[in-house]
Amino acid sequence: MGSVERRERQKADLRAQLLDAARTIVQEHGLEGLTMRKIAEAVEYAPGTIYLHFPSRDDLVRELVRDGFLELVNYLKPAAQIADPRERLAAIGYAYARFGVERPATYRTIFLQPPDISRALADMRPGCEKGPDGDGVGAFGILEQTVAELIARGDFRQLPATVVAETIWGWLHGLVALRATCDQKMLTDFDTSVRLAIEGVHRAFAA
Amino acid sequence: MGSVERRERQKADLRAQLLDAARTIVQEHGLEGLTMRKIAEAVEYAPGTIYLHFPSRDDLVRELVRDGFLELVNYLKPAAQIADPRERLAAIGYAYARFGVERPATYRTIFLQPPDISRALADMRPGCEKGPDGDGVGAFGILEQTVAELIARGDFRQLPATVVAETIWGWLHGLVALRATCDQKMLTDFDTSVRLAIEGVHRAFAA
DNA sequence: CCATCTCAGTGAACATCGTTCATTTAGTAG
DNA sequence: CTACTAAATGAACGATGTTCACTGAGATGG
Repeated sequence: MGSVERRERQKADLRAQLLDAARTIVQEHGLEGLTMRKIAEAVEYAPGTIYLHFPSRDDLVRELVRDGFLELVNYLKPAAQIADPRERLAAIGYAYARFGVERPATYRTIFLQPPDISRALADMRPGCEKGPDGDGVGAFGILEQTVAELIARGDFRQLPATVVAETIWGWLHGLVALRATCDQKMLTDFDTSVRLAIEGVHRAFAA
Repeated sequence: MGSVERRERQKADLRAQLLDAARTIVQEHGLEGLTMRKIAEAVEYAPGTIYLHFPSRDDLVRELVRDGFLELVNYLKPAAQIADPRERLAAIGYAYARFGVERPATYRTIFLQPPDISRALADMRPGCEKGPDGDGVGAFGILEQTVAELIARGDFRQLPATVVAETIWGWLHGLVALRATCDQKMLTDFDTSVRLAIEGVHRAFAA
């Protein structure tokens, strides 16, 4: 009978619905406003039902984090296809910043969580995924590879690509994180900060 | 009678005890592990008593944030007294990084909170305090003034000091924040990142 | 067609959280 | 000694995440 498959499909459907509802709530009320009961209410099920699909709230959040990273990669993809690594690096920077501004709740969910959640995240190293050719296809991989090309080409100083990439990431992360948490505390126009940072990266690491 | 004064003193004492207990709990279990009942238990009072001294948990946390900033300033103070602004800037950077590493829970409490808490913070603009001469005495003020001197001296390009200072802050913040949240995810030695960032700042903004 | 079995779904219950408030307690003033 | 004041209590309320004995609808086997 195909009935068992249908039931599996229905189960997967509900799981997807739960994640969708959760995403919406996070967008609107932030991760700390995400409640099992709110999710249940959104899909019109009892709260206990969620636990048939996720062992705990933390696991559900981890799922959100995982596809938050995919969303980030989608922001970076157009930039990643630029041929010239110099232009590409700048485009990646702007795209990353745009992601932070347009999806602050997602940004917080991914990158600004208490250590307990991030610790579990560290194990799966999201963002570092490599494609079949060893090319970076995760968010960090894209950046790292671009930096590696710039070093190989002689544009950047001879430093480990990973180190440089992580430093650049840190710089951008700082600007975006400050926006995501203390937006109105900031005195400088965001675009100006980002432009300065991207120019600064070239000046700082130029050979 | 001095009895009323004694009672006020006792009241202030308990308030201080409550904050002390809270600080300890935050250091050990993070801000999300801070519970009114835990604080009460630590000072051996009933939970309700705390509300005679603080209107809400959020207000108590805001108090913690306030003196978290003072702690940061204490880290920066030695660096702030260096005469040469170039050396001073580097020293400030290292001190800031050291603060983040040695007091990760405090760093999180101050800088990595959900927008609701940070929003209230924005109004009091901690870190931007000016002394009687208009000199920066808050954490950000110290940085901003140093940058202003470097610009005035011709070491740095002619850009608004506030903008440059905020950008530098952002860069360091990114590195420290990544450590504070995803320590074991990082591939690069922290000292290396910080050194690269501080060198990078000079290269990036040099005239 | 009925009995049985399976399993998604339920919702009451538990512990914990921040917070409130009627009540008790202790210490001062008259 | 009495009356008053203010600190302190602890039970209670409505949330939260999570569990679990139960229900009920649909598939299976005779």
